[in-house]
Amino acid sequence: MRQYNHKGIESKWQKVWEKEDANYAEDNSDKPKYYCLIEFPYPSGDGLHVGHIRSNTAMDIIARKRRAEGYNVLYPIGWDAFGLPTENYAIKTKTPPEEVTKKNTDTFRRQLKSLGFSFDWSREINTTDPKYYKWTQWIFLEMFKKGLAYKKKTAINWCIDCKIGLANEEVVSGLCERCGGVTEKREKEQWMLAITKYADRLYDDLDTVDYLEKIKIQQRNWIGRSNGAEIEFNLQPTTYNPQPIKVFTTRPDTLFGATYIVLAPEHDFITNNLQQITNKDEVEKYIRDAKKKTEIERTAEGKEKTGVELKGVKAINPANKEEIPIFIADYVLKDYGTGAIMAVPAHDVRDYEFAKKFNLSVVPVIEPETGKKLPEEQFRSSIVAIVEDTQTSKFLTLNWGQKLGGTLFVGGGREEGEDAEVAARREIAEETGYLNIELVGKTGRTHHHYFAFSKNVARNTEVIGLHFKLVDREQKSTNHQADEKDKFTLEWLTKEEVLGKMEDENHLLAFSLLNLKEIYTGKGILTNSDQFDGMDSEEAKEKITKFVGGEMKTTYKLRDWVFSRQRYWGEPIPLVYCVHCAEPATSNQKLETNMGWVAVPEEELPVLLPKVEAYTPTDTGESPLAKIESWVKVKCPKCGGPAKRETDTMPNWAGSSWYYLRYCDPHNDKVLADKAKLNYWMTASSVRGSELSSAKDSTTQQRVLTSTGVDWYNGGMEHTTLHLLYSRFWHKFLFDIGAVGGSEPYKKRTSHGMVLAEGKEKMSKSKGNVINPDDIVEIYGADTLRLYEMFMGPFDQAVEWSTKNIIGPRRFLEKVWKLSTRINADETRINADNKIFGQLHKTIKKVGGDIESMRFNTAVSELMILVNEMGKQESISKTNFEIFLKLLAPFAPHITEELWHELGNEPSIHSETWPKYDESKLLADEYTIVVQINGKVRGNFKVSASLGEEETKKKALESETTQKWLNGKGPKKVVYVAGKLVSIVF
RNA sequence: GGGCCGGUGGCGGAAUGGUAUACGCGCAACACUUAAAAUGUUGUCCGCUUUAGCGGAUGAGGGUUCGACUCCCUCCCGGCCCACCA
Repeated sequence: MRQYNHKGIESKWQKVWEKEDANYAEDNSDKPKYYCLIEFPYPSGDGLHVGHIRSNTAMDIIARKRRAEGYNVLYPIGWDAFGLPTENYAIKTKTPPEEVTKKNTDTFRRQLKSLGFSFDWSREINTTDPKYYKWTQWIFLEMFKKGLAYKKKTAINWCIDCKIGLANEEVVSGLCERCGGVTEKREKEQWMLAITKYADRLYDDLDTVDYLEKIKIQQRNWIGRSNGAEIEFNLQPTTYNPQPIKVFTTRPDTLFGATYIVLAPEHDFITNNLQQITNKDEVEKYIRDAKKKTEIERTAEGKEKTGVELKGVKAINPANKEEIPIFIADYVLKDYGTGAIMAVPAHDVRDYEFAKKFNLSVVPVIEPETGKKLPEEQFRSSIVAIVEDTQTSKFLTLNWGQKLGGTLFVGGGREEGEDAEVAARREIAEETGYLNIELVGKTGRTHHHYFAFSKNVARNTEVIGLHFKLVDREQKSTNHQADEKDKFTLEWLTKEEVLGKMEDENHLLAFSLLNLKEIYTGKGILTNSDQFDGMDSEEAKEKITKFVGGEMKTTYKLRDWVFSRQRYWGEPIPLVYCVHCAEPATSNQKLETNMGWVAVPEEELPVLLPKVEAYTPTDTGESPLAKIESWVKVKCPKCGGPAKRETDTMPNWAGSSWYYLRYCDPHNDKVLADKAKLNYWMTASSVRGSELSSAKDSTTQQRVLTSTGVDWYNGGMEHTTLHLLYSRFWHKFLFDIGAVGGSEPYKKRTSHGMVLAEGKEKMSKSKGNVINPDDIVEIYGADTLRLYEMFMGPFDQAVEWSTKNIIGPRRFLEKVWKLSTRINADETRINADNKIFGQLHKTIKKVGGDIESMRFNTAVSELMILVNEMGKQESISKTNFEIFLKLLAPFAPHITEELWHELGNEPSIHSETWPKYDESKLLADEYTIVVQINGKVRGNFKVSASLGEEETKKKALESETTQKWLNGKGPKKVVYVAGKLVSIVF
């Protein structure tokens, strides 16, 4: 018999498909479009990672299924090729980065082609191609013209050893990623993009897209919108420079408890009032030290608070007019809020730590609503008593159980081998405020003592502890009698009292001190707040803000995007600095930003990256471009005078922020992409009727109808906050200037899990655990590798590579191969008594559904089940086998194409339509009904599908097993679930 | 400290609240073979009994339910991301 020769088959069909342009996406076709996108790879020197194959195969399966469903599918590929590893390699080996990139992309292209992905290779793009980055530069200039790009002094990470500026992502826990040396912060002028101007839209428009919920949550957290108030604190009237200090707080309700103010070390107030500060030297030293502090030192210090009081100046709390001290401390960040906080040590953990260290007063102004008595509801749901068993030293956990007649019972704690039943009763003795707990133990051993509580209770009560105190209990021998009653009293104690008790009564602790906090950070009722006493904290927020003349305000964690890199291998920033143009003609021009910076005219784009001899950054931290005088010196495009080019380049996020648009029209040299083509691929609806009718509500329907963008974009979670957010920002900008038709780039976003090396570590060259896909393709074939990567585990979770397990999918394909030799052409005979119809249609349904929900692992196992079933038949009909091949085709495109042709079919299996299942075929003639008696499975029997409820119940009750278990007793209750089970309770 | 996701056989993992352990790997026995590999068949959660059955098990303990891997509460453990964000 002929062998399954994967090598021959795979290379043969890859050539055919390439020759026929099988995956060519047609612009402006009459067919509905579907745009599938994967994150284009960074062509690293290590070659293709098996992780790339996992996500590319997944999207390839979806793309192929869509084609089979009648869509004109765009599934493009390109290279995100600017970036550090290539540059570092160039520095080390003195090879031009273009050459390195060329070599690496060639490898990647060959590897991707060997896996049979259905990319439209005619649309291949490369971010380092001047024809591409011309438009990256163009978009930047548009932003510059609209005032979204501006220059600002910012702290950058500086590697002391390499004498080089590093991006945040190049700093790993305070150390330089390249050399492992210590880094520090340095101030440098940088180009910034004002992404914060889009913060609200980026936040709110998440409601209009179909992203996985965890992706939305992560983006929202990253944007970090929080509502609070800006409140001004006046200074002592005697202050020389009495400009008030503005603070931002989310808790204006705690204003009466603000006992001091803390400023970031960089705050302007300090320089403005330096002459009045009496401990000037100390303060200046602290500021210097804070600046000098390297990341690693700060991390090592943990959360130990440091700071210095500004002596000689005091602020006034606007609520109670009290004089309060002003501190500087590096736990306050200059870039968040106003760079100044009001400290409320009674209700904020960090303020509390600081206050304790500097002996500052703590004034509580919020009381937990619950007061000292906990409402019953809270007890019911959340108190846990941990009772120490004196005999075994094991701890039993008792939960408050169901409520019976106004008292609470503790649900049954169990002890081994005993008919243990522990019940406790509690009642609140109103007059004492004590809780009485009664534990009734029927067990021989006792559970005595102690204590209490869950996190929930602790959070709401903070200041108090709970303590079970043994009362009225006669000390007996260790053998307790059944029904013995131990009476406990639960009283409210402070933390110190609890600790004291534990020590002198020598009780072992089962008590989690973590639950006892001295400060309360929750909501509650105001106290010590004059006319606001007794008010709810939520209500007080706005009232108090108004009272002191403050303003409710929204703040974001999101920062503007630092867009400059002092590097060679990136897009040159197309700006020129002209000293002449920087001089303001009139006095009010001084207010303009970016004075002196002139855009390179559009017709001169792209600004080409010049050839240099060395790619190493300069000692001053400038890009190596700064050394090329001939390139730097230019005429000012505006006044024609002598000017200088910007020598910083763009970060590698730039090219990837709009690449999906370029795929729509990759060779256009007039615009970034033709409007009509953009409209077709990005804006036209690809909504199917089924999608609409399955939309849950009208809002969702509306969303499906109006949403625009890439239909399905899959990528890694690690790109959620940077790439995904950046490209949404660029897209919204392009929408605003009319360059694109929709306001969101991606309709749907999903994510994949990483492929880890054996041992659940990341694959890395240094660990020597990298799997080279070429080897796997050589030994097992591309189809096997694709199938294995889909089968290995849930797609959205990280999975461990296992070379051992690849044999499973390989054996499966060999089974398929052998099966094809047993096809019977006599259709009539086969169809008459076809035993596999049920399984076949179940598989069509399951595989189709699983692909849509990216549950590829179970789709593959269902295909395996079908093959196992078919293997049991004497022969298989050609029609059924071909349906199976069509289901397998997206997963294993080569072997299915080969068998398809061997069966005498033309042209390609990949241009066939997707099989439909027949609902009626899914229904079996016979069901197995399970019989449960008192919740346990006791047997089963078969019934024909036509048997009704009453008959089935009757049959179940009459069965021998049931009769045996019932033993003459009558059933109390009989539950019937159609087609599944009968549950009998007696 | 905050957010997110997990915890099921020897291993990767299946299970709209309805026979837990599908599918695959591994392992064992048998068949084929001079032999091995490959392939095929059967078996494979644990314990007690070995036709058949009984009991136990999805990190731990409770709750809701006729019925819980699944829903609720508390606790424990692990992973990832962010992190002095007022």
